[in-house]
Amino acid sequence: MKIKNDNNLDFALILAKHGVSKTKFRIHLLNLFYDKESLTVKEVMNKSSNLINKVTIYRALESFEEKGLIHIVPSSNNIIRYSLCNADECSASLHKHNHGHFICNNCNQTFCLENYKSPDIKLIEGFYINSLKLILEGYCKDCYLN
Amino acid sequence: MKIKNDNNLDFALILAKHGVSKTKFRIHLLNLFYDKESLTVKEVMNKSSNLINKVTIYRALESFEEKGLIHIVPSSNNIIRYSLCNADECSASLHKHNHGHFICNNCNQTFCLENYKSPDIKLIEGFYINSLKLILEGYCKDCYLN
DNA sequence: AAAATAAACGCAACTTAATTGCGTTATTTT
DNA sequence: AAAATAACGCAATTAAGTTGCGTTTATTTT
Repeated sequence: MKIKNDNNLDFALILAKHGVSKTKFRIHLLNLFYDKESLTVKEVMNKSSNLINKVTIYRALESFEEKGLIHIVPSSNNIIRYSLCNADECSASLHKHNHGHFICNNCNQTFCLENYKSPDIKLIEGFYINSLKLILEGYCKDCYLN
Repeated sequence: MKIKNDNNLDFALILAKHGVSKTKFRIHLLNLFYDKESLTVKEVMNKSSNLINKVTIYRALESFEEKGLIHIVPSSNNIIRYSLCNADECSASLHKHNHGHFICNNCNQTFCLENYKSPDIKLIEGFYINSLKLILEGYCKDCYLN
């Protein structure tokens, strides 16, 4: 479960720690990620002032990712979805997400399964490994019940 | 490893069983899936006559998916990638993929990693699990060296 | 604190994957 | 073999994501 925090000062601090400029929008954006498991550009758009440009959203997400704040999570509907990084797992230089991801085939939300790790495969002869993913698909509680 | 079958009659039969019209292109398309772990529209295009329209490819894939022949597999580059379903008609060697899959980000070939199994997760509270995949991405030997 | 530097922003135009409508052709059903 | 149904090709469109550039805002330096 995510930690909810209404105090903007804390978010500004997190941004500063990661070397991300603390603009009004980027504080707001980080706030959104603390409220929701994963977000797409469209979902961010719907939760932001309609004065904010979509390019700004794309660039902010790109910056957050480069600075190790968020990471791309697998999705099945070919729309890029981001999720908060685990503070001790990730750094600007290296994203390390060895936890599983659950994709709901109905609402398309992606959930990080922190307790389910993918096997720790370091090296396979003949392959240069960039990423390793444990992906589960099905229905989340809300979609399964309804 | 996929079983290669040059006899069109068998593919026509599989199509018929799934209620898919057996046109020349659709037989060819099914053929492609028996040769390759996963395919994108672009890859299908490159392996088909250039007389075939891209809309035909999109619609054939859509139809195959609706009829339970293929399914969308997660990809990292937000381009839809399909893979054969675990159908009853097919041999045991072809399916039951509890082993990992390696996707080369350069040549897009996929490799079965028979020796690397995905963890045996049966149940997670709050989720109804349909499928579980262990996906590795990076570069295969040929693409890494060149 | 002001000036200099760097990063973020908005706009418009662009690229590319994927979709839709419609008339035509091929396949399936009877 | 005719009627019904599904696939096909073409052209136009939608939508996600990207790029260039001039302007504004934030950060760093003096």
